[in-house]
Amino acid sequence: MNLNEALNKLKEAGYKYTNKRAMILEFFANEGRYRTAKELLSYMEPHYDGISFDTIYRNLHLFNELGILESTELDGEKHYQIRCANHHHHHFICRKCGATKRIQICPMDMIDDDLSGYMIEGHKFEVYGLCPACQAA
Amino acid sequence: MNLNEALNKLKEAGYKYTNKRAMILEFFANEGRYRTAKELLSYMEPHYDGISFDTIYRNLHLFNELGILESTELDGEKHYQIRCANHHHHHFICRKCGATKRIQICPMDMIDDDLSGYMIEGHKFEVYGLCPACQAA
DNA sequence: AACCTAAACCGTAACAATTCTTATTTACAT
DNA sequence: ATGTAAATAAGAATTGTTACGGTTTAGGTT
Repeated sequence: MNLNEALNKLKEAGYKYTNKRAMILEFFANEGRYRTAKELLSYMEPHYDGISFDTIYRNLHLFNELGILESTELDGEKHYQIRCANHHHHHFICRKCGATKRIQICPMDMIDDDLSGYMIEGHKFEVYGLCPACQAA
Repeated sequence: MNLNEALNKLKEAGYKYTNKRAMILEFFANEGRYRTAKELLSYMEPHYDGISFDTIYRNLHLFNELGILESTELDGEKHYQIRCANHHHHHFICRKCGATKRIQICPMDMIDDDLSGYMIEGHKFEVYGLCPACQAA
């Protein structure tokens, strides 16, 4: 998903356009990997002096709900990245830099256990480790 | 893993036997599903008035390191359960009560993506939803 | 059985991430 | 231009967790 697609999604859902929201989405569109609320705040602060935590967290939650961002937890802290637009898939995630690499298979296609009676609402499959760049460093 | 196996594992690793540790392990052995530090604390308090947070968290970490407990995160809070003794597998986890049901397949066996150059250190596969009992309720 | 020592524990403070509250400002439909 | 609901700022509060200095205890050693 690129910046324009994200902004359209926001507009279609009936939310207001603000410069801060645009900059948040621009941040994630440019980064293309998992980042924390704190990192986003550091990016915003020079441009919007005195920007509030509230603005950061409120919008991260909103974008997550709207499916613009996706989230995971690395090292006890929530990380966000822009959601890939196309079909369902999973990721290898670098624990150091948050970079991701797509994994095509989905284990839900392969479960042969009997889960009848269990209401399945979601699943998570993530592979963790170090990307090539972080190994070199 | 049952209570005795857990206590043996503790002893073999050279840690002291204490009544509090025994009660912590007894709690998880009886529960058999994911519980929070807070729930453990509530269980302990009537028996050990004034028990410290430190004791709870220190031992949860210890047991986790020793492989006696395993952990996951539900709704922003760490949950622990006694680790199943036998071979590697994954779980369906009830988001409401923490009950688990084993899933036999492991997606790592099925990845056909090229991850050469990526150092794989771990993975997580969990299915979330409601168990039969919590749907009925 | 008293003793020793490191481990375990208590009480409490600190901490970091996140959420909440109230007043103010802003986007944008009218 | 104006009105109104949404968005934001400022900062306090909450939550889950970790840290610290002093005290107690388990378990080995006389």
